[in-house]
Amino acid sequence: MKISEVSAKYNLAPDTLRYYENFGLIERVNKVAGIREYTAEDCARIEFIICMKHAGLSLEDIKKFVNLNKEGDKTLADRLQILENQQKILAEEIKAKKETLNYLNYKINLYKGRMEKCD
Amino acid sequence: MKISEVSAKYNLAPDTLRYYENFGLIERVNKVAGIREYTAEDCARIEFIICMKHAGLSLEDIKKFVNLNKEGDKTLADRLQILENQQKILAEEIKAKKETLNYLNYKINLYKGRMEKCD
DNA sequence: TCTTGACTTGGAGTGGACTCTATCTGGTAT
DNA sequence: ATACCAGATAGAGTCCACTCCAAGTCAAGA
Repeated sequence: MKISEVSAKYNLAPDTLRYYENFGLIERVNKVAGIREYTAEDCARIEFIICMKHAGLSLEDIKKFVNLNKEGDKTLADRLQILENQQKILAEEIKAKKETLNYLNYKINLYKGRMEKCD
Repeated sequence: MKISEVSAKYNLAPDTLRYYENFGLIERVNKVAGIREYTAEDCARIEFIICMKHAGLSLEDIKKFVNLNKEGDKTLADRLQILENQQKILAEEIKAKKETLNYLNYKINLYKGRMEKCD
């Protein structure tokens, strides 16, 4: 598959695909006459990256994850650690946002009260 | 109060306080011999900014809010609009993060399953 | 033959909210 | 007198994840 096809398939800009490759998330893609030719394996890797992004990991963390993956089952614990760390971060973010939302609701009610008085 | 005192009181770097002033969130702070002297009113404004930041508003939106505030009660509806807009954004963010967390939990369970097999 | 269009590269630009740097000034302590 | 510190300024740098740009290559179609 050419970059434009992969781009369309996964809804990632060609620039983004090249960026991921440069960044080290994907192995160097094989080139035919200077043009990238994505294999099924390359696509699988891209799907994996999308999964991890979906889980909220930074590209840096995904890179770590990918490198650990290469080393096989003996790194399972390390990978689990990354995921659990992300789990903690997400849970905290949700908590903070909920508190903020409560605060905002409170403010909005105050405003609504004031507006009724002005009507 | 001098900038270092305000900085300590609100846990905002002096640079950040000057930045807010330049950005237009705070009125120009009065200077004595070239040095900022924060009044109680200035502090109240800073507290207000912290509140709004806590509510998740961007500095740009806080600036709008502050400017509307100056115009008095006739802008209540506009201010309410900003808050309700932010309420919507936050609610969506929480929803998205919850979905991500569910997905992550699922992944983590898969990993735990695999690790048991390897033990 | 010439144009078009997809692809290549390295490097620069984006946005939001700071944070840091270099250079300067003015007051206090030794 | 001198050193030091807190403060001032304008402007540059940081982070992340792209996104855009200029300049070049190459194959296919009119």
